[in-house]
Amino acid sequence: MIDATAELIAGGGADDATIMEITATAGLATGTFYNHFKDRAEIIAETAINIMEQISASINSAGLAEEDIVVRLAAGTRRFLDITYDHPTWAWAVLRAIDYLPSLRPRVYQYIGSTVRIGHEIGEFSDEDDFTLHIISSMLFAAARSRLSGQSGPETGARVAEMQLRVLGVDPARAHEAANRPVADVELAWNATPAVKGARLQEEDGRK
Amino acid sequence: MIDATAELIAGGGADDATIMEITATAGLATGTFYNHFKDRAEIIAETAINIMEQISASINSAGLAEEDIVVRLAAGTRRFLDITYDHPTWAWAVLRAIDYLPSLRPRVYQYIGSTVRIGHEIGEFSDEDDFTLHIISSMLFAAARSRLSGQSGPETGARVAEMQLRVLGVDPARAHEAANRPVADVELAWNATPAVKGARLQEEDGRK
Amino acid sequence: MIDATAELIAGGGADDATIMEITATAGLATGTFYNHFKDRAEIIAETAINIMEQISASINSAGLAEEDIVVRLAAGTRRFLDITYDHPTWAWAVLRAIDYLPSLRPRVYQYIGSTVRIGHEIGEFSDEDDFTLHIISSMLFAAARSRLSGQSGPETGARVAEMQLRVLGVDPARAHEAANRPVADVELAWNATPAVKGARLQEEDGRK
Amino acid sequence: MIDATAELIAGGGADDATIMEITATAGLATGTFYNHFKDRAEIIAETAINIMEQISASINSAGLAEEDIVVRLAAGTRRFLDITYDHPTWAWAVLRAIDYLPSLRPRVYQYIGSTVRIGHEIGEFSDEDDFTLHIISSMLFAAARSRLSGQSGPETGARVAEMQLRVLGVDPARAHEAANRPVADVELAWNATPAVKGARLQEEDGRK
DNA sequence: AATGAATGAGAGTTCATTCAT
DNA sequence: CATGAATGAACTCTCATTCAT
Repeated sequence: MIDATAELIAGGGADDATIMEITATAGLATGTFYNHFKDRAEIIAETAINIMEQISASINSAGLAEEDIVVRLAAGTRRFLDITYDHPTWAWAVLRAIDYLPSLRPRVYQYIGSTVRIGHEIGEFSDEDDFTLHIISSMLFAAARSRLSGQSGPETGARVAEMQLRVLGVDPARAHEAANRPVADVELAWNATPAVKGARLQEEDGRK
Repeated sequence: MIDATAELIAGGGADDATIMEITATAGLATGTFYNHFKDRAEIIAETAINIMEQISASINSAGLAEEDIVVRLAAGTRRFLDITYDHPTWAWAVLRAIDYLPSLRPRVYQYIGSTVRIGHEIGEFSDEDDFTLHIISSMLFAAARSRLSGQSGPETGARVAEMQLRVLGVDPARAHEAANRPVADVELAWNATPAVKGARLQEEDGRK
Repeated sequence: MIDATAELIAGGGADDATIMEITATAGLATGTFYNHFKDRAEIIAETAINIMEQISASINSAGLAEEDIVVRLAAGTRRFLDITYDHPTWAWAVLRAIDYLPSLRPRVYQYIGSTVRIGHEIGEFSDEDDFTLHIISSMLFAAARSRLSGQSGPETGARVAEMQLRVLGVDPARAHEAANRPVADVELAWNATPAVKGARLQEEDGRK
Repeated sequence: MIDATAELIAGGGADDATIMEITATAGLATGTFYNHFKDRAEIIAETAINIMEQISASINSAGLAEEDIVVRLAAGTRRFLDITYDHPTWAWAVLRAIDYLPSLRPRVYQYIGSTVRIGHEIGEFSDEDDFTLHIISSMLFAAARSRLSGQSGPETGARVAEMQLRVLGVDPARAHEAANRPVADVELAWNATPAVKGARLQEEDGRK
């Protein structure tokens, strides 16, 4: 059902991910939904978070640990955009789930946060507060949206990575170099089984 | 009805801006809606665009013409955030309308574009392409969201302005100085009468 | 407005002949309708009757007076079908108006009655009661419907005329000959001005 | 719900067979309708066809097989009119459903077709093409309407049967004799369970 | 766990009709 | 006579949710 939900959200926004549609797409009866999820918000949140989890794991599994933190951030950003482009369904599902459930934003943005935090500790990045993280993440998702909708091309990853580094106070020349260094491809190993269960949501969303 | 719509969207997202609610809030009968708008998407789009039009007009009316373009961009950003904070209803209405109608994004982002374009012509900004504009605008709206939801404080305007300038290739020191220069307050003169009529929407939104 | 109504009914049935559609098609404001008609049933009835009036007048104006009554009936039927085919809009309008307003049936069927009555007085037709008239007329309209929807061809007029004559007890051979005698074309002179005003309807229709 | 629909259509035309009325009459909630039918047109079509199916079965079950085909047609027509008169609700439902959904006409008319076709094969009837069938059926339904609305009496069946035979080229004397021969009563065994499911409709009806 | 008919609130939409201008 | 915004009842349709099987 998570897969069905992702497909539906990707196709036409979270409004289309009706409980009836989800179950129908998953080949189940309507009532079965309630044996697994509390309501629509829950499955939508879970879907988005699962996807992000897998993307994040894929990126991190690609052995970036040893690298310079500046290069690491850029590589993460670029891989994120590559994966996003290779799996538009999941990427759109996340983007649209965020639009639908505002409270998902911090949950989804956090995956990008750790690298920045490390970079700041090392002294490479000028900031690491929540606001900076929020802006950096917004840039990443804005870039993904642009790429997915065909408004920007394969250079998107390098460009936004460079911009992020500039925002983080990295010297422009170094930012440019780091953002354009070749990056190895990453494969996204999709794991159909939900990794996260019972995603908690803020009350204020007010959706049904 | 535009005002009613703005209030409702601000309150709980575009999903709450039901035609029945809109007309009830405006003190009209349900059917009256259709004497003025085709459907919900139309009034939501019109509402968002009207608000942006007024904010934009207010910012530009504040005599920024004579200034250095770098200062001008920073001042525009900061004034946008000030207005946004002073009129949370309208600001939220725009933010949530965008979440609801993806096709609104380019329409709403364009208001920020002109300054960047001028700056690039003068040679102060490194880029002015659509992608850069998209990122710069995303940062602005992400900052507004952060400020409105109380996650960041009065310094938000200056901080995001500085970040934008860095992204645009302005020297960090100059960026810092320009972003922190005092800015005169602007008053938003709200004009109840819609300035834009029959806002056109992309087909693909697929909302009702 | 009568013309507009005819068009709309012909296009999609009387349900589509909304007061708003009628006035819009006629280039008038909605409210203007009520300066001319009491309600929808009235204009629909008037439309159908006007059309029948004109068709009937055209047929009769074609100098059938002198002929043999058997030939006259056949010629009337064939001319009716010719006119019907040449002016599908008006023909469909009548057919669909009947479907919509059952009480219109006797009003519309009466136009065919006079010839049969005369024929019976002369002694050529076996019956002339209301039931026979009803059946004869039904056959005519069924044939018109068949011809208009393309289910039967140019021979329709002669065939149904022959059938009608048989029903009326005319000798089969004579019926065949009379029904297949050449008929002069008739031109339908359309008269935009309504010939009938304030068509009265049975109460039982129960439409709005 | 089929029964409720028949009642409502019979009472005031298909326009009165509102989904709300149908479900209310059937003692169900409005939404339940959509668990069984796609829309109004579907249930109306299904209702009409079910009724015709049962009438047709009743007529044919009455052991007409052995008879002379001329007598058989006449008996079928007369039994149809008898049943029609004994069950005005179902008869009106069919008549009015046809008025509402034009595309139903061929579906409903076909039930009368088989006898005519057989008669033609044997050489008793002059024609058996679609047009003839259409006219013969129209006569039957026109007679039913006349009888149901009280404009003609118990002789209706015999009279229209005789007319049909004349149209089919049967010798007038023989037609008269066959049409007036005594006919055994038939009982209509109503079968509440729909015999037909998912009645397909032409697109062009344009009703909702 | 799975099912799927039943529910009923609520949304969108249409339209006849009124009425002040 | 013409206008057209306003009205509000009526209707179609969707969906989250329940529940007996």
